[in-house]
Amino acid sequence: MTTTKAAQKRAQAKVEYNAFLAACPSRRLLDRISDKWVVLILCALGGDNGSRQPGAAHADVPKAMRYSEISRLLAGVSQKMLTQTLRSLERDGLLTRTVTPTVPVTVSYELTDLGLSLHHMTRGLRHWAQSHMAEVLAKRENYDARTS
Amino acid sequence: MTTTKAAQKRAQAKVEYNAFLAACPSRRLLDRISDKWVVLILCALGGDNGSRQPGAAHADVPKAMRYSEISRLLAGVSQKMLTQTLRSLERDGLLTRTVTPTVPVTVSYELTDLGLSLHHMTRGLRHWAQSHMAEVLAKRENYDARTS
DNA sequence: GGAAGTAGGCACTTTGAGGTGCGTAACCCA
DNA sequence: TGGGTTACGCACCTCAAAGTGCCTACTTCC
Repeated sequence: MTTTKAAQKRAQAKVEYNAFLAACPSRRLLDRISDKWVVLILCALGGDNGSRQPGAAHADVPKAMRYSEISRLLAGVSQKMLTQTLRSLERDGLLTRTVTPTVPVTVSYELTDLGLSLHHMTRGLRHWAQSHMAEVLAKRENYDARTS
Repeated sequence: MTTTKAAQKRAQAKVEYNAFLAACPSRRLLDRISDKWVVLILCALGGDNGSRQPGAAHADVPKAMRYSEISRLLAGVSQKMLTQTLRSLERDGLLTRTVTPTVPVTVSYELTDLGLSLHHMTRGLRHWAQSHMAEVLAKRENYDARTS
């Protein structure tokens, strides 16, 4: 036996690295926004809705929305996931939830400054996607065709 | 029955929206980089390695790396996931894989221009994380404390 | 009087991302 | 002679994220 088995050393490096990852802010942000609906909700509340008029410059005015409004805009989301995602975003201080006790209670959600800043950051991401994603997909098909 | 049941309309809107999502470039990009290891590999090959010397300005020189180098740098990754992730990145034209038939074959990976551009984009993401993630985590704990 | 809306809660189930472990085939070194 | 390295392939397993379906009270509209 040498001083330490090489396999043991690797195992130790592994747990250390994993601990590092768990605390890394970038990693936590990625875990946050990689959620299927988070970015979509951010876009909805931030004003980047799905209207894809090419000529229209995005006014991009953030607005408060009600639960059912978001639900209709993001037609694919289940009620459960919408509630869950909104709660987690509120928990992280990215949006505010205000209940107004009308006859049937209405709840409206609005981005905080923090949420707005995150929304602005995701714009760079969307820009990259719109300008480069087509190339990526083309290369992917090319690759699949070559490897027959 | 009215002309169309409202429930049916909602169901249709749902499948349409889901189809839209499947084709949306931003969504596909997010699916791509939300992979646990993609961004880490990008950082490794892009030169943003884990060395966290605060004073040292990141030289950020992209370099080719061998399979085992990456494996050691990202100590937590399993061999399977590393291979799988590298292959998918090659497939998308984000990096190149070159085999040199030495005695035991050595394989080296290098970012393409496309991959490099994606890596640069992720930098904005990391910047946001480093400047705002602490605030998010603080609000989260605050929220958890309030709801006792 | 039945359908629709409002804002969810609760329980069950499925899916797949990711991990684990084993094997290769050739070489090197103590 | 036995462990280490190189770059994976393959099969199995697990667990949590996400989806589905059903429920609430109360109200308003046609």
